[in-house]
Amino acid sequence: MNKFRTHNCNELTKKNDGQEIILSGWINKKRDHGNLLFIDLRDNYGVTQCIIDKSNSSFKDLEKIQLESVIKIKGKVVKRSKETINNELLTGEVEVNINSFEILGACNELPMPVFSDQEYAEEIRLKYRFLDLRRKKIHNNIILRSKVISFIRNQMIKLGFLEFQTPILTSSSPEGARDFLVPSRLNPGKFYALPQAPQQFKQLIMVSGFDKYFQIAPCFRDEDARADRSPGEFYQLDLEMSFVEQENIFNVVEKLMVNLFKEFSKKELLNEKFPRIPYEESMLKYGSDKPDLRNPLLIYDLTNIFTREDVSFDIFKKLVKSGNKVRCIVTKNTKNKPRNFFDSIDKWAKEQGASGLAYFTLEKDKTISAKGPVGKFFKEDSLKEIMKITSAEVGDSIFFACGKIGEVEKICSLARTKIAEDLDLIDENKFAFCWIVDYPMFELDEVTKKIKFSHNPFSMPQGEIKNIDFNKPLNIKAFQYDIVCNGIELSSGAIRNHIPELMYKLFKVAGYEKSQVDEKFSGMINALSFGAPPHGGIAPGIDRIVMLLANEKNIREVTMFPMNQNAQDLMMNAPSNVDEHQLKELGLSIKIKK
RNA sequence: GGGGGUGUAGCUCAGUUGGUUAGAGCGAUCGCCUGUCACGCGAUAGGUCGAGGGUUCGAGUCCCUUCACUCCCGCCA
Repeated sequence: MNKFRTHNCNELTKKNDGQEIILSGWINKKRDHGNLLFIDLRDNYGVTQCIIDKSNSSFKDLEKIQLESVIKIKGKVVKRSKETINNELLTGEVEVNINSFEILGACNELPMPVFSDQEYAEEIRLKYRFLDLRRKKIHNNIILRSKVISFIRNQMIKLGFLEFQTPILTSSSPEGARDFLVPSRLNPGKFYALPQAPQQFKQLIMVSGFDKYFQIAPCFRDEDARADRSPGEFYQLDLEMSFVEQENIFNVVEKLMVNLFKEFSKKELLNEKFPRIPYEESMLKYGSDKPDLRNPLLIYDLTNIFTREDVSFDIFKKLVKSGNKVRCIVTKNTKNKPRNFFDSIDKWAKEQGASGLAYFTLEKDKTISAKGPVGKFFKEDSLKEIMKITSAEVGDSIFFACGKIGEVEKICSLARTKIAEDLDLIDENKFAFCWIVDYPMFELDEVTKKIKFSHNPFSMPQGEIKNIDFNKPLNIKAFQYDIVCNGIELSSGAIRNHIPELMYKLFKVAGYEKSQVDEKFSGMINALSFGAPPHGGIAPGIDRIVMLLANEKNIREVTMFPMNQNAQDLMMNAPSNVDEHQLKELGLSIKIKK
């Protein structure tokens, strides 16, 4: 028999009536009636109401005991009278009459309440994370995370994948995020890097002939945090498959996501076969490569309208002449919205750094006209053309943005979200997945004006190798894809380039000589020249998946021991100073810029 | 690196146009209370108003500087 408990705090029902039992747990709440004391005893599983009155010699001691102390009680289960049953608790039909108790772990005065639905400042929550994690909501989030991971693991194994660990101490890579560096004692002056992802290793696993690999992999990137991005470290469901095309990977991941989201959420899936949206189309229609498909609003290009004779909106016409684009968003049946609705959106756009959003509403008397500050610049025929392009109808309103293509995409994307929120168009009870496909292999770096890899340098370019025009690198598309849910990017993936000659050519475009590629990616490039299978994969972010399933907006709500925005662990005091002798042993000295 | 928000009791917050001794709820301590489940009632303690400087007869409130937390941009192949 266990000396601490015969039952947990969520087990006792009227079936246990009359039994002598032992419970251990935290004091969740006390209700002291002077001569009668109720104690809600809590553990991981639930809460049981325990009761003691002044005739018991332990009464005075229990009255004084701090909340959140850990105690063990011995007592007898009794049925509650009908009017005192608590239907909120699974154990609410019974209570435990305390005979004796023992303090197992005393509790000091609490820096923050545990039993409360109140929101608290992150700082105090992170410093006392062990207390925060006792609270119901986050406790359940962390349990959900555990269940999600074990579900994924089971599914992957069922699908024939093998789970492997890959090194945590590896080498720094020139592409991508900043690395976390670890100095090497045995090799003074040299550094390991923590992996940004097990990218090269998983490809090497394919070259080694293991066919299907997965791992719940820790990834480390020294970049700034966001609400949906932990500083420092996060987890991916890293997977890779040999002898596959893009669609084979989509099928595996779609099946996994559908099963997972059905298992752990009541929300409906908008599509069980996720739409495939080419990158260019996504940038046009949504202004973003991570569109929220719950949002019904679409973006249309109206640049050509502003070359017409019967449009006299000169500011936009001038901008269009010098190569700028005009994009618009149509809102259905908004003719009766107050002026304030439109102006507040225009004002908001200015706050976002745009030059504002022009707008008008389509009306019909005898002829079609546009009402609003810029309406007078559009003759009827031009309005008809706009209606044709955008499927807008009389009574609808149109918001315009004009600028360089990147700027106009960005503001339209933000406006699409903002307007949909204002009009309450987003169905919070749905999950809308999609694939974004056909990413460009290269892009122009705005600062250096040099060609660089737009995503992963190891991706396979599309088309026959002999037909690829390396002189027009910006036209080369890759078998590179993202999976997106509700506007959150869950993952990037790709069919990999397993042909060394092709790899050298692509790196050449991005400014790397053969010798540099050989040096920086020695493991990979070497391996690919000894019989590499065609392969590809993807790596959905575990934290973001759990965040969606838990209906949280912040990744720290599904992370057990997160760091704050400045990548500090307030509980463990990391990062911290180290002793001089540690530095000496590593051949390091500290120079801090002032 | 840049922009926004926040900072008042252990916790969550209020504090008007600059004006007497800075308040409330929860928590803590003490007392009363035998059916509560956010128990109830009464009392007490608890404050560098994030920090520094300035304006003023007078600053939680206005100005400047700075720090911390947070959200966003940059960044994240």
